[in-house]
Amino acid sequence: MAPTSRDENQKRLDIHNSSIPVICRSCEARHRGICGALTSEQLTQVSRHTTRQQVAANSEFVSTGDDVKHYSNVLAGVVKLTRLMADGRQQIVGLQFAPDFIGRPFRDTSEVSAEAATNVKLCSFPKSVMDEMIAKSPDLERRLYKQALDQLDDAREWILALGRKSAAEKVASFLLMIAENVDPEKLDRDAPICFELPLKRADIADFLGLTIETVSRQITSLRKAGIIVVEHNRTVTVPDLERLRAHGEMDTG
Amino acid sequence: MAPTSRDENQKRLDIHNSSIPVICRSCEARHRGICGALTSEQLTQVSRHTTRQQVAANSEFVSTGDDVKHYSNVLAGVVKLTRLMADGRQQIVGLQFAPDFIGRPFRDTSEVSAEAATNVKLCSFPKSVMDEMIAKSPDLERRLYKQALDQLDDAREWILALGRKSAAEKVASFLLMIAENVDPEKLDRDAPICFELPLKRADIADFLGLTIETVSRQITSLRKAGIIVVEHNRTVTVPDLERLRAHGEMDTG
DNA sequence: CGCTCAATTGAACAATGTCAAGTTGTGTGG
DNA sequence: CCACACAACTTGACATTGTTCAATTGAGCG
Repeated sequence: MAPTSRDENQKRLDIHNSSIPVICRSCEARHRGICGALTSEQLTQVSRHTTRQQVAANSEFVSTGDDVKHYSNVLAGVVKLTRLMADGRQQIVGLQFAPDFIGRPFRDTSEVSAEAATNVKLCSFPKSVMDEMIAKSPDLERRLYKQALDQLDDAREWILALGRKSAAEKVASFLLMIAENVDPEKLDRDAPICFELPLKRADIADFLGLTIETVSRQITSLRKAGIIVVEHNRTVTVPDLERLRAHGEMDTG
Repeated sequence: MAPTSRDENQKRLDIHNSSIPVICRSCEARHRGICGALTSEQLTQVSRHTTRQQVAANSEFVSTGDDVKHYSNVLAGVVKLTRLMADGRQQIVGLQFAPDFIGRPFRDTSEVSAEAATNVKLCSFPKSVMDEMIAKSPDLERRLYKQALDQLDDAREWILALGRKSAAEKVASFLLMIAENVDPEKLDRDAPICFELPLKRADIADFLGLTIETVSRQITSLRKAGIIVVEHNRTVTVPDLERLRAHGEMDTG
């Protein structure tokens, strides 16, 4: 979900410390994710049990009701957390980007399923090892707590959108969320914002509580109004962010 | 939340240890809420700054954007957390019952407003004192973390409802949620479940992302189908929980 | 009794979903 | 490079759901 202010004192000096495990040294999430709260000893300990994995787009790697034995960090790509109803209706209840942590401490079975929306790189480690470490490291727990609070804020933001926004506003808000998540590096000042949609229409629909057709129509209408430019169905350019914002964020606060 | 061995210890201590602050001794939330994680010294320290307050139904005690200086525990009643859009559309993004904790650690302004849905009793303490205590007490932080995770689970449950359930299913699910929250004490085995709705129609509508009229129609329809009995608009009896469940929880998992 | 706020009900209407074609995009084997 | 197949996306006509507006009934209270 939309990362809020997540990273504070994450910069720690491992430049001088060669005891950082090899697998972690070049990790994209090394400082930004929860690992930033670990000492090099802890990092070494976790890394002994760590596995990197690639998950192909659209494959589910945790199912509702599963016994979960591992936590993961998202290193790249986008993960959908979904809930399914008996008759097949589906709803995305959370989106996780790098360097988010996936897992539910203090509970062994998953209430949601996790599925790769794009190709995803994960760093996984056994729940047992991590749980022990969480119990011993208040810093680590605090970081997890902060992430949970951010996710709660995000969830509430989407509760407002799902409950009260029109289809047009939902789609605009979604595009805005993605736009605001674009790598600051890729942001060319004064150039229009441009990005690849990480979700296909069906996923956007599942996220917004709409149908594919409605999503498509709303995107078309934003396109015809000149608020966005779409190429190859997935590449979106926003000439004027404020104009997009005006369509989705009639929000107070 | 299941009582841990810590609770037991604390309970035993209470009996022999007269250092428990007077204000806390008869507190309904003393053991169940976050205070259960505090030592008697910490409890004494907090209690020095603690104020009890009553909030009348329908009055707002935190507004969106407010600088929040206090945390609170809900001792009795129901609190609505709401978000408001510029044009007046409103959505309830969370409901808090005793002994829930109200507040947002690591952030000074509130993204939501808090309003009493019923008459409410609160126990409030300064953010600064509590923040310090949280920093020093991993047990306390863990309890808050657990509550945040539970609230996140709840929020996701409602995201599914808001995004994918019909009006009829939403209302049934809401009634079910309230029914399942009824004091276990009041549960007479083999007698039908009966409770007072803590929310008026307008609040239920704001919670479910519907209009007052739709909520009213759905309640009428459940009533005519014999699934619920309604007296004085607020008193609801559910003769057969499973039958109600079948109308709202076509849920997997 | 006569307020007032809360809740219900009805009828017309708008927004979104459903169903059924089409079209575009992409990868694959010839 | 083309032809084909398949998936993702778009578009239109129509059905359904939920909203809006307006009127009415019910409940609590001085």
